[in-house]
Amino acid sequence: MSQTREDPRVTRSRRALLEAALDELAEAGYAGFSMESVAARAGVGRSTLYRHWNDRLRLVADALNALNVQPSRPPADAEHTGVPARARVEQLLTHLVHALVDGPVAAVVPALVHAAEQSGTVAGFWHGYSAQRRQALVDAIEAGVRSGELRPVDPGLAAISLSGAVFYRRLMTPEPMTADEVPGLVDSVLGADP
Amino acid sequence: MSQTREDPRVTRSRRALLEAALDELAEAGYAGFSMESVAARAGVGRSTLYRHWNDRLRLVADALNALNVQPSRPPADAEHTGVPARARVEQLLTHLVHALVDGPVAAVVPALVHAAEQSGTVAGFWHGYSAQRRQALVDAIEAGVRSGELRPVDPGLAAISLSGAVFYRRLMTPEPMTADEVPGLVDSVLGADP
Amino acid sequence: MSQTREDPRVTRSRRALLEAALDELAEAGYAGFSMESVAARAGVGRSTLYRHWNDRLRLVADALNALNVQPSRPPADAEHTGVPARARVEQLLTHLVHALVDGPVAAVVPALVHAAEQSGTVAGFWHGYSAQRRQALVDAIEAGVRSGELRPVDPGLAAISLSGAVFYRRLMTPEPMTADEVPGLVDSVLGADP
Amino acid sequence: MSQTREDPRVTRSRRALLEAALDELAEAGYAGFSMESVAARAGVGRSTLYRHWNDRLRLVADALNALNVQPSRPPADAEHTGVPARARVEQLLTHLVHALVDGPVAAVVPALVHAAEQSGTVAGFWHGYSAQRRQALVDAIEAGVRSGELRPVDPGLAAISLSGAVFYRRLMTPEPMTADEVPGLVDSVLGADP
DNA sequence: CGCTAACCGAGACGGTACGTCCCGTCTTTAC
DNA sequence: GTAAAGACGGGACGTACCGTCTCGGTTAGCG
Repeated sequence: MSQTREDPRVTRSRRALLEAALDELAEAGYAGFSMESVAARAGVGRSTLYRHWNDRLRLVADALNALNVQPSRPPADAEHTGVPARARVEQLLTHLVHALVDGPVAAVVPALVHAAEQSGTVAGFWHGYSAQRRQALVDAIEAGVRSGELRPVDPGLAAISLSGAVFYRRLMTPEPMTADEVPGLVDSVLGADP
Repeated sequence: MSQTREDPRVTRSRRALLEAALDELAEAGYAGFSMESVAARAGVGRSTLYRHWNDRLRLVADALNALNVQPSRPPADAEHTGVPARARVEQLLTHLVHALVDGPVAAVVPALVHAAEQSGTVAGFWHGYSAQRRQALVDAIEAGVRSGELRPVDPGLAAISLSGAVFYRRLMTPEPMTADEVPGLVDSVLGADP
Repeated sequence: MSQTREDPRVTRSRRALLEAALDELAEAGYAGFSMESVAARAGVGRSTLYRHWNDRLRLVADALNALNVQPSRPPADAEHTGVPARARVEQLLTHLVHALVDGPVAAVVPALVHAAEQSGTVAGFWHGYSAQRRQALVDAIEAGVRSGELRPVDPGLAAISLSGAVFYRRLMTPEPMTADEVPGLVDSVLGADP
Repeated sequence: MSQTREDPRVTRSRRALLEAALDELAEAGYAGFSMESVAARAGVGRSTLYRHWNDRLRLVADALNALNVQPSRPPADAEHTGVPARARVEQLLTHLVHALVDGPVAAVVPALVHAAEQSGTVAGFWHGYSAQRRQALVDAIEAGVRSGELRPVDPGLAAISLSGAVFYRRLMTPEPMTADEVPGLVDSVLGADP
């Protein structure tokens, strides 16, 4: 079971570079993303950067995957505790609203949409990331429909409409959605609060 | 009142360059978009390109505005003719589905989403373009609600949910929506066909 | 007869770069010769340098050819004027001695010997340069032999022995030959002054 | 006075590296000589190489000195045995001709000429190497002159003229001298065979 | 219907970033 | 405990575009 431990210098450089890459991505976008300045940001030699990632795309992809570790971990058995489905849906959408405005991915979303079109790896990350969030929503809606709390909609379609609305506001309009608009949205798609 | 007519050479170059720019944008994306190859594509000297547009953003913006002329021109008084609201909604969404897959903008959408974040001009175009399509949808839904054909939803929210769903599938999942999925989507958001 | 004139900027850059290249070659040698610092020396952008010469070897070769214009132009009809063959030989060798110590090529000779081994173009220049100087010597010796002033040696072999001795001292010993050693050398190979 | 014997592993690495260095020098020249590939050639870690030689010049110098062991071994008392001076001279020059074409130094000569200009250590080796060969020639000529077999030339100048001719052909012309040209050369400088 | 002003292509210019290779130093791990 | 592996910062390589510029040559349209 003696797995070869990683050289601590490598660990250090890797971390610094991934963080720098995310910062750069957020500030400069995908076009405009410069290896040169990632290295500078990380306080690391340019050659060190290239030693770990041969090109832009691979670095971006890895940086994003690093991001993927924490977000939206399933709150486990939240559903069959007494939390009502509707509240859960609103909570998830509110979380999404913030993720697209405040969160670490926020600034990077437009770049991601673009990058995903160019790189399979980025696409993999991005579609996975979205699918994960969507699944939580689908589960909540499904539970609500099953329990009779919500009207009988297709959970998949409903989840896409709801998420889609939030993304639409972020990417296709000047003003993203705010948290207080969420209840109205949910009403509109899942039926009004009784 | 004799306005100086434009030199035909200028007109010619302009046209060729705008078309070339769109082609390039579609093939290479926004990152990867190269002034050099736009000029080459148009069979025009690089200096001619720079004479008309000082930098890439301005060129891209103009190219897109050129695109904006034709699409989704309002079919005038379609609504108060007998066309049922629901059919109209489906028609508009189907059109959007195609625009995001086949149309001239299709290949450029992810690039646009990104570019809009960087350039006010591109953002202006993109938000306007989206607003225009959305408005048609809002109008149709509003008419349907007013005539009692559709259940009483907020037309703005419904339009965003529907459009959002189509965009979501295009940008955040591996498979874009297809035309035959549209009716189901409309059912889900506006209530099933009676 | 209307030859297209060269852009004056090109002429200017070219000149500056060739000069800088020779300086650099003299100071840093062939290994150690850096495109980067040639450009800097010439006060010219790195890209301008690469626009004219795609790589080191081509630049070096051209710089040397530029050098080739002036040296050892035949003093025309020197020989059949009364100048004695022996004096002429001494004069040519003295000139060579200086060329290998003071002249513009001096500092570059060892680099050249090496570079000629790597690049056909450089070899072409270098062998040509040497042949030219040698030929003058051959002519002088031949004249001397024909006129009976010198003992009947093979002019080609004698020329190589004489030139070779000078080069040998420059490249294979710590001390190059000096002008005052020339007469002794000539005595040794062509026979003593009567 | 018990001198610490050298670690056999060290001895092994040293040998391998010196050989590899010579190979590399021959193949890649002095410019183009890469520590990286010397280590690879020797099947040894790069750090091992740098433990023994801090930089390329020192390595090159040592490699050459290693070479210096075998050549031009003094034929001891050859001279006062009956071997005629002229034959001895031809033999030494023929040996030189081969050394500059076939021998282990052959490929390295132009690199050496250049390197000697840059590094005192290399210069030391190179001048020494040349001096050694030259001395043998001087001795032979001296003996011939003393015995009356050769006409009374300055042995030093004659040796330089003869060696110089051979080097000249190797470094300054496209075709090096061949063994069968040696007698003619000797005739030319030392006087024809009686 | 000839002249002049504009527009044209070609491409040089100084820059910046790319991704590659090697340098010489250094830390870490493994034998 | 020392040798091999290889990470590190640095710097040059040659390439590709950027946006600015200078250059002659062509072409319009006015006078």
